[in-house]
Formats: sequence, structure tokens, C-alpha cells
Amino acid sequence: MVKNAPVCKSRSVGEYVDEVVSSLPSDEHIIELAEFLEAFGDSSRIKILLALSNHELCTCDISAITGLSVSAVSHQLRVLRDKKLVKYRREGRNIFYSLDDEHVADILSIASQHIEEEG
Amino acid sequence: MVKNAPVCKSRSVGEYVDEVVSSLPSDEHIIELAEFLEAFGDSSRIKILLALSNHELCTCDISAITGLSVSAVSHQLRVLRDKKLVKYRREGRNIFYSLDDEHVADILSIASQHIEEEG
DNA sequence: ACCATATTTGAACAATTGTTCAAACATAGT
DNA sequence: ACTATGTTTGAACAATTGTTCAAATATGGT
Repeated sequence: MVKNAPVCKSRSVGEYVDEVVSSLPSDEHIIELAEFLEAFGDSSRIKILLALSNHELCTCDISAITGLSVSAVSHQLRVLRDKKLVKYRREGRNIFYSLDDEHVADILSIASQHIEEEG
Repeated sequence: MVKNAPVCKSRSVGEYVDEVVSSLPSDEHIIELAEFLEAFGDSSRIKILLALSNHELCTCDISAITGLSVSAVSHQLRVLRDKKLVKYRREGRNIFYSLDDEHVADILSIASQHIEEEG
């Protein structure tokens, strides 16, 4: 009837289920978390973010640095803007992008550490 | 000829391009970084990871906690295993999963902070 | 008003994703 | 050997993704 209804018949397991359920944040928060972290999940965007950890950069310089087309960079910057990983300011014809805050750099750095340790 | 060839004609911009390029890690490292962080980028997987920050859990309890089907959980656990976000151990019929290391919990926690600050 | 530069946008496309379902495999108890 | 429980697997499907291309928008200089 209830399709997803589990499951463990063993009762030594499963005693903490209610406790864990009530420790979880709201679905809304979980979705925001996933959407924020999803924005890190593409090598073009990672390359852009790593470039921005060194310097504030305009769109066309990011294109030159990453080897991506200007259009591809702009599309990815939109994702990074929408998901609040980067901020920007206009200066004449150029728009300069930078990391939104330290959290973004921290996540990149922790992820780097993790990869180096795992081999 | 070269399709992606940029780009900025203004020379005040772009002087640091070479410097930033040489500061970037290898493409291989960038891809590993993206693949690791991509594994955080789905609300089902985030829910699983948050549950695991509280308790070591077996597959069917994760299913009960998250409301996902056992099969869906197992598929996602495979992603999390492959990308080294979780580890596991067998105990009889059950397989207990837990976060691979502190890095994973740290990333979840920093991302949570980020979201709360941005509103 | 016009032109060049810088950037964004929208449609199109192949490629990838997450879930479901049914079937398989693994372990433990009888 | 058989059965029940726990978990994984593979095929299928709709939905989403990232890039390209062509066209649009924005700013500044003449």
C-alpha cells in the first residue's frame, strides 16, 4: 500500500530513527543547501571559482584564463551569482566578479584537502 | 580561426591573467574537486548526509528517516561511496554507513552558515 | 547618431541525472 | 536446502545540465 514503507524488522536497529528525523532541518533548508553546494559541482565553475580566489576578474579575463568561451563563462557566472557564490560590481564596460565571502573559499580549501588525503 | 580567442582589448585589465593561470591546479585536480563537491549537490543526498552526521545508519533506516525508497537510497549511497563522502562496514545483514571524515561535516556546516547569513 | 567593446540572453542540442520497478545477491536462522 | 531480511543492481524514463551559436543589451568614445 504505502510503497516506500520500510523495512528493518530487526529492532536493535532503528531505535534512533525518530531522534534522527527530528534533528533534521526543514526540507526548505535542505533544498537550499543542495542548491548552494550543487553550484560547486562542475569543473568549469570550479575553475572560475579558483581563479576568483586569486583576483577579482572580469568576464572576458575569466574566459581567457579558463579557456572557456565568453558565453559559456557568462552562463556559468549567472549560476554562481544566483546561488550566491560570487558577487560583482560594474566598472565602465567591465563587470568584475569576486567570491561572495570566505565560506566559498573555505569550502574549496576543505574539499582540496579532502582530495589530497584520499589520493 | 581560434573560436574561443578572447577578448579584452583594454590593457589595464588582463595583466594578471598569466599569473592567475599559473596559480591554478591541474585539470585533473579540478575535475576531482568538482566530482567530490557535485556529490553534495542533491537534496536526497544532503538529507542522507545530514542524517549520518547524527548517527551511523544502515540502508533501511536511512530509507525510513528520509522517506526515500530503499532502492533510491542505495543508488545514492553508491554515489556517496564512490565519491568518498561516506564509508561503511557490514554487521550481519546490515551495512552501516557513516561520514567519511570531518571534512564532509565541515562542508555541510559551512554551507549551512552561508545560507543562514544570506537569507 | 554611430561604432567598438563587454556582457548577457535564448533557443537548440547532446549528455547526464535521479527515481522507479523488477530482479538479483548476501547473510542468518531454521 | 529453504526462507526471510537487508542490500545492491540494471534497464527505462522523464527531467535537467552545459555548451554552442546567433542575436540582443549596455557602456563609453568619437
